[in-house]
Amino acid sequence: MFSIGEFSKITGLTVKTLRFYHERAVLIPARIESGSGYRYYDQCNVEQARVIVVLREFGFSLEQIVEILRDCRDETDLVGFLEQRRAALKQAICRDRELVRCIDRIIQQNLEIKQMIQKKTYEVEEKRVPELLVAGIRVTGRYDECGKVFGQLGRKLGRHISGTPLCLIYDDEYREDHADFEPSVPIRKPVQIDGVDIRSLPDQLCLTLVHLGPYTQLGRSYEILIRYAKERGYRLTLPSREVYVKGPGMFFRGNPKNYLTEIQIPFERQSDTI
Amino acid sequence: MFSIGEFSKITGLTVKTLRFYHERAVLIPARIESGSGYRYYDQCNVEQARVIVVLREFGFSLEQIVEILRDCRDETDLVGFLEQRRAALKQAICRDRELVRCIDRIIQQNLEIKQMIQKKTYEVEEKRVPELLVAGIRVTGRYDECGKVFGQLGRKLGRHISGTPLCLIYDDEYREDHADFEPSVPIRKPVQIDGVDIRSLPDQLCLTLVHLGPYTQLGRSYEILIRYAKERGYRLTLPSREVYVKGPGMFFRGNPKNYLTEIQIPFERQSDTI
DNA sequence: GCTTGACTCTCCCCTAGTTGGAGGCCGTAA
DNA sequence: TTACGGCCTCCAACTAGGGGAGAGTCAAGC
Repeated sequence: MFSIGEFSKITGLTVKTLRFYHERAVLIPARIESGSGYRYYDQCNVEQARVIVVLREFGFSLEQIVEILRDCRDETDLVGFLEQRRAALKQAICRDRELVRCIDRIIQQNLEIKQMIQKKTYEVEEKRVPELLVAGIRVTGRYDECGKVFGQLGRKLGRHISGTPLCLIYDDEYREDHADFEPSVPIRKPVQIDGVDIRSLPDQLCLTLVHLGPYTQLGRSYEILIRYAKERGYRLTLPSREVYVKGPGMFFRGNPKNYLTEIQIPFERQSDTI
Repeated sequence: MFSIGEFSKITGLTVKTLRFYHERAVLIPARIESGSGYRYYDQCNVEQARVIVVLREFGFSLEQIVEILRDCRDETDLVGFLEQRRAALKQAICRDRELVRCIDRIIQQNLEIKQMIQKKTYEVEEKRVPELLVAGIRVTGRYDECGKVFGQLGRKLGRHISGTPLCLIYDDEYREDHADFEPSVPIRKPVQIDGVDIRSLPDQLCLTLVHLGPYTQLGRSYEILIRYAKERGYRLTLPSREVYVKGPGMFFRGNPKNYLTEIQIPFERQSDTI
């Protein structure tokens, strides 16, 4: 016979926990002194406690443990319970993995933003933009409908999204009302979803400029790019792209003054056409 | 402005939850009618609620969410919190996977038991027992010390264990007191742990018999095996093995009448030696 | 036999994130 | 006027215990 303190040391369960288990009829002491109310545990209780500890590690609730202790005399009786628990664990693993992937994507994006800020080259560059598989929805309307369309894309593609959202611009002039553009997101593998165009953007030579500030001031950066092309006699082609490196994100609207947008306009050099 | 009911439909949070979030200063309504105490929410609250829902999905506590909403204006500010969350999720995934593996082992064992019971061939068989990598502790003493030694093996090898425990018997006669035996467990890969012998049991031709009942009656089954060998002139060799297919398990002591033990004794046929 | 200190008892409150219910106020429609 | 829906506050419950108060009990030392 062990007092509750001794039994606590043997089983690794706290005294509080043992009293609680008694109250819930999970682990009932072998003897209860009628005068003092002291609890005394025996060898059989030690084994019960061992079982309870293991079952709790497996994540069973106390209610289920009571049931198991009542109904199971044998490991075979336990199989049903274990299978149920296994399914729940599998599901939890799945969900957690999905969350980790999601967190990774956000962290990765912010790493890219930091790198872009560190480079501090808010200047025109000529560079090859590699091939990119994207899913997009082409729209004719106002640019501020962009947000809604990205919302749709997010809901429809979910976990297929693999990078920073961008927008293809098909107009060769600025239009307020009937702009022709295609909000898009990079994806890993081609998928078939109705209402969404899947397309592989070709590897292209582009003029690029990282625009810092609100979208309403994108015009200035376009002006810089166009002037740069004109000076060198480059011919710009369509569609151009706006890559929303940093904008209103999944969590916060953020400060538009800190938005980062990389403009990419495909071009051909005079020398290419000679 | 939305009433609490409308806002509940918009955000997918229950009215109860919204009141609770107000109390905890997680999500404070834009206006509170001073007379009636009615809560009214605005567009800004809708965005806050969206953030809160996502953060809760990630598994942040309300306390942390308050902190995040207070300190973060921007997704970059969130990275620290997210990394912390990521680590916790990774750990949870690891633990859950370990549990699933453990459950699988138990289920697998019980499947084997069921198959063995279904076959119902509690008769002597001659069969090749395949090679097996085991970890064991050799002991001289009484058989009932077996349990303690298995306990040691369990603690020392833990997750390396890959199958049903067994015991190698080095005596050619029954001994009560100074028996020479080696409780062992199958393992996946060789590991170095002091006090434990790692050994690969060779592929061998054995006489086998599944014994149903308590260990105290194992003698009967040995008798059957030995008589069988004598009748055919087979020469039995050492060590023999007892595989504890079903015995006192991780959870329950079980009923000894239902214990299943497969006895395996290596042998040579006369014809082999001619 | 008495004191002392360690141990144990019950009872109540606390955690997080809700859910449920009771009882009451407010506004509108029939 | 009454009924109903929506809203309010306050209270209790769930898990699996933890913390502490105040009182009773046990065993050892003197």
